[in-house]
Amino acid sequence: MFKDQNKSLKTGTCQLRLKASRDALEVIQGKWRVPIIISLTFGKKRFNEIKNEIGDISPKMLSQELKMLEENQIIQRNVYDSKPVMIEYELTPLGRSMKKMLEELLAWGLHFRKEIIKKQH
Amino acid sequence: MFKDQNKSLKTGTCQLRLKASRDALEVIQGKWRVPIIISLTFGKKRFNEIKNEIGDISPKMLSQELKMLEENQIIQRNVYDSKPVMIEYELTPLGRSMKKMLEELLAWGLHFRKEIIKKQH
DNA sequence: GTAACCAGTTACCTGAAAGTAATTGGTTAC
DNA sequence: GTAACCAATTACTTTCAGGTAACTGGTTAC
Repeated sequence: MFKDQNKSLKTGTCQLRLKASRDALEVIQGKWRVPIIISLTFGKKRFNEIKNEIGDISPKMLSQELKMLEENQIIQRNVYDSKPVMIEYELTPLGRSMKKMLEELLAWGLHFRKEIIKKQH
Repeated sequence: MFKDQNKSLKTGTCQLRLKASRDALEVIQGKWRVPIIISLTFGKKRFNEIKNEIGDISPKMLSQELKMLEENQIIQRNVYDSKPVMIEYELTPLGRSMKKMLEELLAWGLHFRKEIIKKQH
């Protein structure tokens, strides 16, 4: 990446890059998507389990974001025909494939915080 | 990362993770931040150079986002006292430290697109 | 002297994201 | 039979990101 120093953002390869980064951003952006995904990396979870873990998310937002993540095939909604009916959410292989990206995001976030705080003294 | 399967999001380490990922997201989210940063990974650029490379960004948005990135010490604004006065933007070391994260973002974005398209056939 | 380039700023507007609060329909424990 | 849990949904409101368009003050080329 970033090897073609002399090519502008308008070249084909670079447009592809921008598109790819926008695709990724679209999935992880917003206030709740990453927390939900991180929550599910710790295993299958039920609606209220996710809700309680994240803490300050409303059922409306959780429902909305779970739907979006399901549509994008990041998570899977499993309905078990027990009584009472139980619903579990889990990451799909595509969802699990986000691990490395999220690790880097997290690592840079930590680095960023450290640097910003350092420079404020 | 993600090794403490039995710990909830409310544990200290996990709260730290959520915080870090939110810090990182805050810097890269929005429509223009990543394009601007990617543009500057190709070298120092002037206001209108960035604008023309990205293409569809308005001067208002570019100005706003450059300011935000400067405040967060991702980029540096250099004023050269030539005539006419020249202004150049460049990545700081902190900005350059985003490279790996952006690479992963991009890589996953490509993977995502491939998977989604594959499953639609 | 006027047209164009540079690096922006200002005011106004719109649509999407997110929050709040109440409600739903089913189940189970007491 | 009523209180509580589960998995949401609905209606309403607020907030904010982003877009549009016009303008600014300085410089330079012709």
